[in-house]
Amino acid sequence: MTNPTSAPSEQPQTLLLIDGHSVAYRAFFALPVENFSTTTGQHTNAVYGFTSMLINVLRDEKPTHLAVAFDVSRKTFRSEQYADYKANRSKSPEEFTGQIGLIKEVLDALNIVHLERDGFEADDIIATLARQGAAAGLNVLICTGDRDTLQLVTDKVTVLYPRKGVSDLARLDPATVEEKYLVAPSRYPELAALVGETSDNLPGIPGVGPKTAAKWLATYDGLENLLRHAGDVTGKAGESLREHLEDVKRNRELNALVGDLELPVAVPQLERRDWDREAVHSLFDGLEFRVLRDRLLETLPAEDAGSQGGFEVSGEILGAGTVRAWLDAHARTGVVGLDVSGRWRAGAGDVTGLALATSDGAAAWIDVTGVSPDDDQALAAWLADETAAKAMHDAKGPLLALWSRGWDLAGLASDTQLAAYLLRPDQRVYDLADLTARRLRRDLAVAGSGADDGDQAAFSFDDTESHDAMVRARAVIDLAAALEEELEAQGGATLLREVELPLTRTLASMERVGIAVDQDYLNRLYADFDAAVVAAEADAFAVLGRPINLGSPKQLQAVLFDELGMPKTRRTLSGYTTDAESLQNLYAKTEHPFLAHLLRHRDQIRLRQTVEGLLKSVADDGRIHTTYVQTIAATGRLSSTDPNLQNIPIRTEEGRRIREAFVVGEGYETLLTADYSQIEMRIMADQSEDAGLIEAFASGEDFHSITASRVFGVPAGEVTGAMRAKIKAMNYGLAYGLSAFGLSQQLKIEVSEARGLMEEYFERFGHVRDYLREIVATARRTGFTETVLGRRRYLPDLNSSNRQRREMAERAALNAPIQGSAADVIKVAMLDVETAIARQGLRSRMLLQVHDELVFEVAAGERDVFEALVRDKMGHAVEMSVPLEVSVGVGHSWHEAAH
DNA sequence: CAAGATACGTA
DNA sequence: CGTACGTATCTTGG
Repeated sequence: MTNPTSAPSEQPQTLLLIDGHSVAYRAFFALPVENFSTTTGQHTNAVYGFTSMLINVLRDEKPTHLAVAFDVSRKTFRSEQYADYKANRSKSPEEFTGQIGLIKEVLDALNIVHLERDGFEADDIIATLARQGAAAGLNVLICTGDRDTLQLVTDKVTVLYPRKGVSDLARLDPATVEEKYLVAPSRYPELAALVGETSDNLPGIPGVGPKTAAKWLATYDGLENLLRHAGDVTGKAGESLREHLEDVKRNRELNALVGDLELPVAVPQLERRDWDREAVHSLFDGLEFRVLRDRLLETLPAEDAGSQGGFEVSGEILGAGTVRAWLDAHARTGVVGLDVSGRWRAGAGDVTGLALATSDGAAAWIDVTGVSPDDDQALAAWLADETAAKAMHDAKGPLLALWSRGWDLAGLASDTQLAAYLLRPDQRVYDLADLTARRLRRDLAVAGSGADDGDQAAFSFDDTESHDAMVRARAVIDLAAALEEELEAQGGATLLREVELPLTRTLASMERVGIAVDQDYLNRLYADFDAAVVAAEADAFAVLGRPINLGSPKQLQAVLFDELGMPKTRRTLSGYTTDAESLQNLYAKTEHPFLAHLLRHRDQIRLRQTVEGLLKSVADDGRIHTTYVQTIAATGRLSSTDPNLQNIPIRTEEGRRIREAFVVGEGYETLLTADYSQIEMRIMADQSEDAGLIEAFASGEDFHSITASRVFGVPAGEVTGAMRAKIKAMNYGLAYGLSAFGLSQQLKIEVSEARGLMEEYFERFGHVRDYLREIVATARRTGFTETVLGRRRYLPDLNSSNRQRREMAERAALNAPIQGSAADVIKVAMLDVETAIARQGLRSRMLLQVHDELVFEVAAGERDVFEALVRDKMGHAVEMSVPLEVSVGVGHSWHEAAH
C-alpha cells in the first residue's frame, strides 16, 4: 500500500515575520510569571506565550517562509540620534531578559531562522524582509505588538497585532488600519510623528490627537506639505504645531523603518524547514511544557524532521475466508507486529479490528466483525500459539479485549511500551508515534491520513484506519528491536522478558476478575458519612454565624486568619496552609470550636467521597475492576486507577469501615491478605550487609524494638513505647532520606535530639549509612540507580547547580533502589504465585496488589494449601541474607482479613 | 474548559 | 527540610 502524496501546492506563498522581543514582551505581561516557572525556578511565561502564539500562527496561517527578528540592545542608530529614544522604558525585568535566550533555543529546535542586527531594531529587519518578500510576490504577515510596523501594511503585507494576551490576533490590512487610525498605512508614521509615541518616548504636539492629525494630513496631503504650510494652520492646534516643528521632524525621522538593511539571509532561505524532534523534546522537557508539546505535535505532526521517512507496508484488507491463508503465508515465522483496535477499560473490552505486520512489510487488516468461522478459528489458534511471536505496544488493554472475545494471547515476545518504560521510567507517557520518531527517527503518521489532499483522497475513513493500524503494527517490530537492543546493552532485557512482560498478563487477569463489594453496606456507609458531613457543616456554620464553603482554602484563610485573627500557619504559594496538621496545631492553641467542626467535616466528606467513588465504580457483576498501570511509577511500583484501590483508608477506625465493603465473592470461601513485613528495611539490611540489621531480622523478634534496644543501649525488655516509636520513625524514614529536621518534626522533638538519635543509630548500624551514601555517590557518577533486578532510574538532577533540585534528586536516588527492589520482589512473587496456582490446579485467585500486600480470593477447600503456597512463593521470591517475612490473614472482608 | 494549586488517602 | 503514587475540589487564566 502506498501513500498518496499531494502535488506541490499552487497556493500563493506566505512569509511570516515575527518581532521576537515585542511578542515575548506581550506574553510576559499577559501571563502571570508566578504560574510559569520550572521546578528549577526558571521563569517561562514569556517563552510559553511566545511559543503558544507561534504554534497558533503556524497552524492558522501555514506560512511557507518564516523568520523571527530580535533587538540586540537598546543602543541603535535611533538612540544615537536622540538620546531620549525609548529612554522612558524601565529596564526589562530580570525575569524577562533571561527568557529571550530560551525563546531562541525554541526557534533553533524548530529550525526557524532568527535574526538580529547591531545598531538596528527588529522592526528594521522586518521592514527589509517584508519589502523583499512582497517584491518576490509573497504574501507577508508581520506579527508584532509594535505599531511602527503599520507603515509597512499594503495589500500584500498584513500586520497581526495582539489584541489581548497572545492568543487573540487582529489582522490589520490597509482598510482596517485606515478605519482604526483614520489614515492610510503609509501615512501612519506621519500621524505618529504628530501625535507622538509614548512607548518610544517620542513626545508629539501637545493638544493634537489622532483626529486633528488625520484631518491635517488629509487636508495637506501628507506631512511634508503640512510642515511646509505650517504657517497656514489655524487655531490653537496650529500654534502648537509651529512650536513643535522640530519634534515632529525628529519623530518622523526616528519612526521611519529602514527597509534596505544588508542581511545574511534572503527570503528564499527563510523557507520553512523540518524541525528537530529530539531537540524539541529535550528542550520542552526542561521547560516542563507538557501541554504545549502536545499542541505542537498535534499541530505540526507531519513536519517531522530529520525523519527517515515513514513505515512502508504492503497491506491488504483480508476479506472473509482469507485469514487462515494469510497467516500461513506470513505469520508463521519471525516476529509479527500486532495492533488491536477496540475498547477496553475496567477489566473488560471488545475488539473491532486487528492489524498484523511482518518485518518484510507484509501487513493485513482483519475486521473481526466480519470473519468466517474458519477465520475465527485460525486467528484464535494463531493468537494462542506460544511459538508465534508477537510484538505489541501496551498489550494489557488489548489482552482484555481479546479475552472478552474468547481469544487468548500467547507468544508475546515484546511490548514496546514496557521496554521504553524500563529504559526511561520517569516519563509519564509512552506514545508509540513519539517513540518511533525519537528512537527510530521515523514518522508514524506520514501523509497517509491526508485529510487535506482534497480531490485525491483515495482513502475512505475505514481504509485510513486500517492503514494506520497496519503501520503501527509494522512500526512496533522495528521499535521493539531497537529498544531491546538498548535494554540488552544495559542488562535490563531479563527484567523485561521475565518480569514485566509476563506480569502484564497477571495484571490483566486481576483486573478482569476484580473484587466483590457489598453495595448495600456501601450505601449505608455513604448515608452515615453524609449525615456526619451535614452535621459537621451545620455545627461549623453555627459557630461562625454564617455559611461559607468549607472546601475552599481561600475562604477558610479569610475566616481563620483575617476574621478570627488566628496565628498564621505555614506559607503556601498563595497564602497560608489550612491542612489538617496545621489546623490541629491551631486548635491546640486556640481551642476554637470552629476548627474542630472543620476538621470533622474534612474527614467525613473525604470518607463520603471515597465511598461515593467506589459505588460509582461497581460493575454489573457487583465487583470493582481497577486498572493497574505498569509504566507510571519511576521506581518500578505499580499504580492503580479508576478507582485507585491502593489508597483505601486503613489508619482510622472510621476509614477501616470502608475496607469491610470489600468482600469475598460468591463461590469462594474467604479473602486472604498476605503482606511483607518491613520489606524495605529488609532490603536495606541485605544490600548494606549491615551485621546489626541482619542479626535483628534473623532473631525474628519485633524489629523496631530490637533496633531501639540497640540504639538506646538497653535490654530488649526495657524498651519503652516512646523509644520504640522514635526508632520506628527512623527505620521508616531512612529509605526516604529523612533529615534530622524531618525526624524532629514528625516526633515533635528538638532538632538536636533528632540529630543525636540519628547519630546514635548510625553508630550502631554503620553499614547502612555507608550503603545509603554509596547509592547517591554511585548514582552521581553513573547517572542512575539500580534495583536488585537491574531496574534503572536516571537522575540527571544529581549534578544540578540548583541546591533544592539536587537534594531532591539525592533523596530520590536514595529511595529508588529500595522502593524499586521491593517492587521487584513483589512482582516476582506475583508471578510465582500465579505459576504455582496453575501448576497445582487451584481455583483461588489473586485480586489486588498494594505495593507490599497481595489480596486473594480463596476457593472452598483450598485455604490451607493456598496459604502455604502464598507464604512459600512470597517468602522465597528472591534470595536474601535476611528472611522475607510474610504475614497472612483471612476473613470475609478485606478488613477482617487484615492482621 | 483546562490546568494548577491544595488537600489527603495509601505503601 | 521524607519517597512513590491518584483523586476531588477550588481557583484562575484563556
